[in-house]
Amino acid sequence: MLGERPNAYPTSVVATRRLGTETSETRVALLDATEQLMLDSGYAAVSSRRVAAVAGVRPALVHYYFRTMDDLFLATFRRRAEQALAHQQRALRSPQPLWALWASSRDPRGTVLTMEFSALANHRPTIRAEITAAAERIRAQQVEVLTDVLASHGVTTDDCPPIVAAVLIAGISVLLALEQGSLGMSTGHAETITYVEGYLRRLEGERRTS
Amino acid sequence: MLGERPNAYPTSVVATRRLGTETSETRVALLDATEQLMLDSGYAAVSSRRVAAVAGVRPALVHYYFRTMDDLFLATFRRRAEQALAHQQRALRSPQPLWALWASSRDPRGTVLTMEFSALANHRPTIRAEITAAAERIRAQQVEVLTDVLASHGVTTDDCPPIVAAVLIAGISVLLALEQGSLGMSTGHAETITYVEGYLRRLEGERRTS
DNA sequence: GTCTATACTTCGATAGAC
DNA sequence: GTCTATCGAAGTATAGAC
Repeated sequence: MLGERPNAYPTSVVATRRLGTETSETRVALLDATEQLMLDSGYAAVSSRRVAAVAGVRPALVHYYFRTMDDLFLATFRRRAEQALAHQQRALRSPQPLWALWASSRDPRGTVLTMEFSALANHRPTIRAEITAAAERIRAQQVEVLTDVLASHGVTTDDCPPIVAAVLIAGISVLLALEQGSLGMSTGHAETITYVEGYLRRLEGERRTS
Repeated sequence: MLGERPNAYPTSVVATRRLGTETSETRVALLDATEQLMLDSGYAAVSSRRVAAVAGVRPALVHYYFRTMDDLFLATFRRRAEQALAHQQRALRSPQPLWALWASSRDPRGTVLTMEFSALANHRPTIRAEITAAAERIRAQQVEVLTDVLASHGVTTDDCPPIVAAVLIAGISVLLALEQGSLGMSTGHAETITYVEGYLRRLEGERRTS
C-alpha cells in the first residue's frame, strides 16, 4: 500500500507516458477526493481505486493525472499548503492578529490534515522534505508578525519570545485536534480554551467578529 | 491493509480455532516487532508478513497468537499503556514531580507511539475506545497530582488550573515529537524547552537527577 | 508450536481501444 | 479524456502436516 511495495513494472519506462493538464476539473475532483479520504479515514485509506470511487471515475484515470501515488499526495499537499499560507497571511494582517491566528490554528480540518501528512512524511522521503519546508514557512510567517504584535502590547522577549508563542499555539491546537478528532476525547479542552482566550483578551481585548 | 479490506473468509467460523498462550516468548517477540515497525515506519507499515519477518518467524504464526491484526494492535497498545501508566505514577511520586512529568512526557518513543495509535484509532472503532480510555486515565492521574503540587508552590487555579497545565505539557510534547521525529524540523524547539524549564525551575528549583 | 500451502482480496501501474 | 482489461506483488486469514 502507498507505494511502499515494489512496483509491478519498472518505473523508468514510464517517462514518456502522457499526463493530464493542471486545469482539468477531473484533476481537482481527484484532489478533493484524496483530501476527503485522508480526513475521514486517514492517509492509509487512500488508494487509487478508492480515490477514483469517491471522485466518480475509473481507477486508471488517477494514474493519467498523477504518475504515482506519491505525486497525488504531493499535489494534494501543495494545494492545501498554499491555501493555508494565504489564509494565515490574511489572518495575521487583521485588526486582531492574535485572535485570528488562534482561530486559524484551531481549524480542525487543517490540523488533522497536517497530522496525516506528517505521519505520511515519516516513511516517504520525497514528501517529507516538502512538508517540512512548508511548516517552516508557516512558522516563520507567524514569528515575523508575532514579534511586532507582542512588542506592541508590551510583552517582552523575557516574558515570552515570539517563537515560543508560535510553538505553544501550534502545540495546543494539535493536541486538541488530535484528542477531539481521533479519540473523541475532550477532557480539559474547554478549560484550556478559556485559559488561552483569557490571555488573548488581556492583550487584544474582546474578540470582534467582523 | 490493516484489515480495512473485507476478509477472504467469514470471521464467524474462526471462533473455535486454537490460540497461543499469553506467556509465550514468541508472542512477546511479535509485540516487540509490531512496536518497532510502528516507530520506524508508521502503523501503515505493520502487516502480518512484516511483523513475522522482524520477529524471525513465519507469517502464519502471527495469526496463531492473534486472531486478527486488530487483536495484535490492541495487545501491543495494552502492553505499552500499562508501562506508561506505571512509569508516570513513579514520576509523579518523585521529589520533583513537575520535572519528572516533563521528562516522561517528552520521551520520543512514547509520544510517537501515541500519535500512531491515535491515527490508527481514527478509522478503527474497536481500538479507538480503548485508546481513549487509556488517555483519559493518564490525564486524570496527572491532574490528581498536579492539583496538590501546583497548590503547594502557590500557583492558584486562577493562575493556571491543573488540568490546563496537563494539557499544555501534553501539547508541547506532542508538537516537539511530531516536528522533530516525523519532519526533522526543530525551529523554536530549543527556545520552547528553555522557556518551559525556566518555569519549572522557578517552581521546583534546579533539576536534581537522582 | 511452528511450518507449508493455499484461498481470496486489494494494491499500483500499464497498455491499448474508443 | 476516459474506459476496459490485465499483470505481478503484497495483504489477511485459514487448513492441515509435522
